[in-house]
Amino acid sequence: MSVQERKQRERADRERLIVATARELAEQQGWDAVTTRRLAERIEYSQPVLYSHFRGKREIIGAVALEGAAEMAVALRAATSAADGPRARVTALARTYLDFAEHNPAVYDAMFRLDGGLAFAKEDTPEPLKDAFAALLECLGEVAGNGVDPGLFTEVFWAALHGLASLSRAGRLPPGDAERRVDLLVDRLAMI
Amino acid sequence: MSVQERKQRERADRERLIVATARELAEQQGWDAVTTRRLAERIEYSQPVLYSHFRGKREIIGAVALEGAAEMAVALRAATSAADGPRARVTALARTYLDFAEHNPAVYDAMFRLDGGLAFAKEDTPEPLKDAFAALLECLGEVAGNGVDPGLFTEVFWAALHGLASLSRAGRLPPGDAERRVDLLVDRLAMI
DNA sequence: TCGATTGTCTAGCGCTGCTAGGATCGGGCC
DNA sequence: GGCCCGATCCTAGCAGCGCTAGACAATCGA
Repeated sequence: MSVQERKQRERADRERLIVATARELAEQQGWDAVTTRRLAERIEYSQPVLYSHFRGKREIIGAVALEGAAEMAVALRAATSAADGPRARVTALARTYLDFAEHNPAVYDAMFRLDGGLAFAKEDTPEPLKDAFAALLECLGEVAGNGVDPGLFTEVFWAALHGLASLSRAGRLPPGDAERRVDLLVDRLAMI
Repeated sequence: MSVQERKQRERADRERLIVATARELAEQQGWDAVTTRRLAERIEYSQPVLYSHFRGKREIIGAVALEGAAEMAVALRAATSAADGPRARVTALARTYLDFAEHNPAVYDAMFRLDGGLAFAKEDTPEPLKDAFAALLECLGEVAGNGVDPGLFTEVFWAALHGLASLSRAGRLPPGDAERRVDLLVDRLAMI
């Protein structure tokens, strides 16, 4: 028994190594540089080993996305629980979200720009994704306003944040006014 | 002289053919299916011909993006000029933007998701992109509210629309409530 | 009519994601 | 203890990718 357990543990370790290495490489040089050959070389195994853990590159991206979603949920909850009052909470949430996107661009890409083969807004959506949305909902639900469905409001607010994050990162928005854009967004959207 | 003119005209025609074919193929089968080989085959020339018109695939994507930006600007202006009153104009603008993204997904990808090698928010930004932003600004400037920079407001509103467009298209938002999300966004962001 | 220029194609380079099939290693049984 | 068999891993290779060098043909000016 213990031999099998050790092997399973080693396999799980290696899987984590693959995901962590893919993420690291993507943050360092972008997802285009994450090829199966380079990834295999970095983990010091041959390419086919990757395919014994994941169906393909897409699933590796998906794994990084899931990891990122879990981290983002933690960060969002930490930020909101440290703030006093609805307004401060929403502002902290927005800034944390955008900070996360800015400081983990490859992970954010894996979550939202690339195809990681993950199901969204469905029953079989993976738990970390649902939980990240829940973290948004917990904070934003209380400022949705009367007669507005909290879920719908969260979707809209999230979309606005995602728009700011992705347009900023792609250089589609002037870089200087990020703070002012966040303030405007919070002022207008949240009913405080 | 007339021979040279004919050749230039034919060259320009072929360039348009390349862009139109790339766009068509992308809309039919997605940008992944737009390979230089397939594209060359469809225009009935060999691959190197593509490179006599464009530096590479990226520039072809950029050309499609520019074409799309011009069309979007036209559509936005048509929609806003047909609506009466600020509120109706903003709603029409938002719906037209999202409709464009939904009905021309490949073009929208070329504009905002893929790298077409275009400069944004800079001096050397191509004219069609500036003009599409101007079309947004013309409508949104009048509902920015007191003391709010129209440009900044337009950026935020645009980001929200882009967020809704890209999250919807990627299946990240439940498909049924699109109208309600637009209404909520317009209600809250625009000062009417 | 000849040389130069322009235009186009064939063929191929180095890379990609992915996989078939052989070698090797280690646990379980006699 | 020694052998066998299954699990594990690697080498080698496939088809396709973006892109380009160099050969070839067509056309223009003299």
